[in-house]
Amino acid sequence: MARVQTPPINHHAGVRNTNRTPVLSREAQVMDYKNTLNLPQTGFPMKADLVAREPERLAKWEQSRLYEAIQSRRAGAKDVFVLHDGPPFANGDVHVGTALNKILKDIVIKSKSLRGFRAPYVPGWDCHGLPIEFKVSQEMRKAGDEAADPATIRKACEAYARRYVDLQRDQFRRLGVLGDWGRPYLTLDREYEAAELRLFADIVERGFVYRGRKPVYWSIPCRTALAEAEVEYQDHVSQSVYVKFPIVGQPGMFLLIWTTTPWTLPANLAVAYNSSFFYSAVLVGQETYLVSTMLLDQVAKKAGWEGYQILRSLDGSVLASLEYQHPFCGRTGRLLAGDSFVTNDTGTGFVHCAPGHGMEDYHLGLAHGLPVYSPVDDEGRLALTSDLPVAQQMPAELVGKSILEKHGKSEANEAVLHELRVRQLLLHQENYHHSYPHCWRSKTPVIFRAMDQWFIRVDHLGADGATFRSRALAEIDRVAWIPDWGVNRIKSAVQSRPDWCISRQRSWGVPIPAFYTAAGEAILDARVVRRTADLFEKHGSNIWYERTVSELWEWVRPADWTGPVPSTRSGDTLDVWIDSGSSSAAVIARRPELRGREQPFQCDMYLEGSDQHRGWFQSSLLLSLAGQGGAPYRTVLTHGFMVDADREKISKSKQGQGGYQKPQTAERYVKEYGADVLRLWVASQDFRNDIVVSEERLQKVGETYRVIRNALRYQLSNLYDFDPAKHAVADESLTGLDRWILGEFAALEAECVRAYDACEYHVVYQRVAQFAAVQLSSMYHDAVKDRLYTDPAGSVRRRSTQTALHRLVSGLCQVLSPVLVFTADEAWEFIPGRPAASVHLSDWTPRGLVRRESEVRTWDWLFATRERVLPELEKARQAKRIGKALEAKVVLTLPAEVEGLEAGWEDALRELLNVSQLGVGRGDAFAAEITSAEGTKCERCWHWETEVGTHPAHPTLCGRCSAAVGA
RNA sequence: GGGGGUGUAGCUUCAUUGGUCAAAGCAGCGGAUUUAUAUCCCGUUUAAAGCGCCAGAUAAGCGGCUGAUGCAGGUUCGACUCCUGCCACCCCUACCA
Repeated sequence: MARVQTPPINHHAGVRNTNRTPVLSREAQVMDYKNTLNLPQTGFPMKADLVAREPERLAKWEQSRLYEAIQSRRAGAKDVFVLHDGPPFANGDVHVGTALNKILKDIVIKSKSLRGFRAPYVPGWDCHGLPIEFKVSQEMRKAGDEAADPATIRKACEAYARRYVDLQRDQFRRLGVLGDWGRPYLTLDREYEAAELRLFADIVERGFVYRGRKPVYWSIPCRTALAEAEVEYQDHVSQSVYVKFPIVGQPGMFLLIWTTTPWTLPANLAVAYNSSFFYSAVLVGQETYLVSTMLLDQVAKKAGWEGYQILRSLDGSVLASLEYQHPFCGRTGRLLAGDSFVTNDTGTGFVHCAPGHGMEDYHLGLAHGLPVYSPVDDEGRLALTSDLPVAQQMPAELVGKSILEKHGKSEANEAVLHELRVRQLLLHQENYHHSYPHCWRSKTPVIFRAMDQWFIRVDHLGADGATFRSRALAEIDRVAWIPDWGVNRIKSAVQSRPDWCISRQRSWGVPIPAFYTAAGEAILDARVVRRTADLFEKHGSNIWYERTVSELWEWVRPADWTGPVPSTRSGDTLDVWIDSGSSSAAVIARRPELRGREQPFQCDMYLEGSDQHRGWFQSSLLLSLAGQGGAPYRTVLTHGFMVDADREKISKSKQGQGGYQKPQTAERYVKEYGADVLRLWVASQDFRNDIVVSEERLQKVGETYRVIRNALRYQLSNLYDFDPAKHAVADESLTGLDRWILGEFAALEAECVRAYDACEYHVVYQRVAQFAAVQLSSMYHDAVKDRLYTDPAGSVRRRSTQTALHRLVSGLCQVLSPVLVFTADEAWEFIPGRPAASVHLSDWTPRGLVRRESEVRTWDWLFATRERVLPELEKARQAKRIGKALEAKVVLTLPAEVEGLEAGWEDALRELLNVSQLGVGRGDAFAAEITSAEGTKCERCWHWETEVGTHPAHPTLCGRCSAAVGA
């Protein structure tokens, strides 16, 4: 066989420019024939120009109220999927990590919506808290306003928060995230605060809340207690000191203790030892020291003891009977067994205990009836308290010394060290490098300080006799954690957490509706809290600060109140983690479109970074379980953290030191690459692990974007004269090649459906990118050019391929639409006969295409054969025997394997090889011979044909083209 | 210090329950096309590499042997996969008093 049969020509097809004049010059005639080709045309630009064009589409969406349209289209949907937004903090520009989180949420929602779910999205913001108050206070101080009252500060904070809500809202929208941006939830809304207090009232009513005095993290510059989530660990250099504590009744004998916080020594009330260790009494010069035997060498080296003599060994029973004199305060202390925390690897084996300044110290003190003595005032200065007689407290020289470090020195530490030196009780002093908790806001080392605070009791006993902690652990098992190790993370967080300190000595937050009597007795009553909620809902929470105590009490006092009468109101606010943790009650339960089906406060999914296992995931769980009886989510999906090209965490400090050339904000990436490329980058990586952001990766993703965009453009450009209603070809009449690509696409769609359902977006990215590059660009699009361009416009073969292209481009736009929100919608608008105005309003129901087994076998063989022949063609090209493939004739020798192939495989193979002629012979082994094609090149289709020149009307055309042009 | 996670070409992502020769795409290199043209097509290198063959030598070629999924071992006929130890990075945690 020398030549593929041309398909039947449709003489009624719209062939343009058939009225040519025979006297035209040869060149003009070529041009003329070019006009008879069905060359691609489209308005879908090759150049994306995302940075400029995305905002236009955004404006269009907003004008047409696209989000609302999607929601109303899905209003009656049987399946509902609610993802509840974790509120970002309303401060600063949107960081690229925050953008990642929002984009992931948007992909989840769009993919659900595309598959027919009603998937609303109500974004939220966390508006209260220290960072804002800190900034606002700074600004006010700069403006000369030194002593603003709480109500004034709060108004300024609200304005500040709202300003950043607006700024961030614009930045989130720019990312292509659709949602109810006009009605977000803000934790500063009256309704929110009221709902939060009502939830709090339920928790109070159930007896979870108590007032206690214990050490909490305290930030000196911020003048407030901090939550665990508000401290961050940084390297720090502390003053490490070895101190001699004189033993009572044994002149010249000392205990050796070690501490890295000398300023806590005035608060020392005991010394802990480990009853399982051995201790030695060591004679050095004239003095005897008690020290852990295991640590003796270390201590001796540090202290520079030239020679020492071990006098005797001591054990716990001896130590328990000793008493020591406080080094510079007029009191004595005892030695207590603290086996759980006294270690044998650093220090002296004796631990200085200050129950007011350390958790373990506190517990030990509690067990032995020691006072929670914390001689530090709100300014972070050493101070006398009423816990001990003044005579037993620190010397006057120490009072008023500031603990806060400036340039690595702390007044209080210096003063304490001075007292020790004067008394010759300082054995050794050195710098100690370690990681130490710092205030997230002021970046200063936090101190542990005991004071009266409100707490939620985590081990509260329920009516069923189970502790709240154990109920929480059980509830965790009823939630799906993705990835599955998340369950361990939150369990260990809940298991090990201390009671929740919920009060903050700040103004910018929800006031704790507590009162105090003149005697200092606290009043916290569920009914009072509920009435306060009503009051706040009506008038806003500023009323708490604007009215007198008696006015407030008049409003909120229960009618049948018989308790004490308050004289002051609480000045504390609730921890911001109570704010955001209440969102299931304040948002999910209250917004009709989000309201859960089983329980009003339950939604389908929370999706945040893995750090939220200790943060929002936990606070939401505890509050919801305590107040509402269940977890607020069914599934918790977690993503990893953003790291830079060196796989190190993107940190603000690195930014400050010039570690990054550009700020790591979402805006900067959007301005350089466009939101769709940023979104494609988010989709490209397995977000459950660390996510690497770097210029290189963004650029790689940008290249993938271009491949995809161009595939769409090619498809659209060949549909300019296609109307699916009129021209679509039925599945069984499609050509084998078209059925092949639709079969491939069906497999792709099925895999993408699965991947979307499993939230494995990187699989979608990978598969779609490969499909566009391999099956489409390199195979299908290349092979069908000939039929699309040269067959008569209305021929069945061309319409068949257009039918396939139409289905491909429609399906691709839908597969891509959750990720490439702008581009998919832009391309969608060029699809003839599209079923919805926007791709985001369409239903993705993969149609698929099932192929016969023999058909599949035939095409597998065809592509395998293509793989075998292409290298031969390349060799011929290298040898300059042919140029392009159409100049070649291929003669194949094929073994018996061709038995059983479906009819017409020879034509199909010639088309796949894109050569002019194909000959086939039978033989024992496969062979491919490449020669120059016979005949002459047809001016129109570029095929080489022997019949060129035999058509009088078109001497330069082949038979197929003569017919197509219309003789 | 404790808990958790990750580690596969320069980059990204795959690889049934342990099973041939570790896959695909991108990037790189070389080439072609100009009827998708700031696109697309074809070929090809690279996963430490070493040894060997061919050759006067170089370039190139061959692929016979060993090796190769962070590193080092182990179990197994056979390991990316299971086990042990280590290293690096990330997250969480910790008052190292």
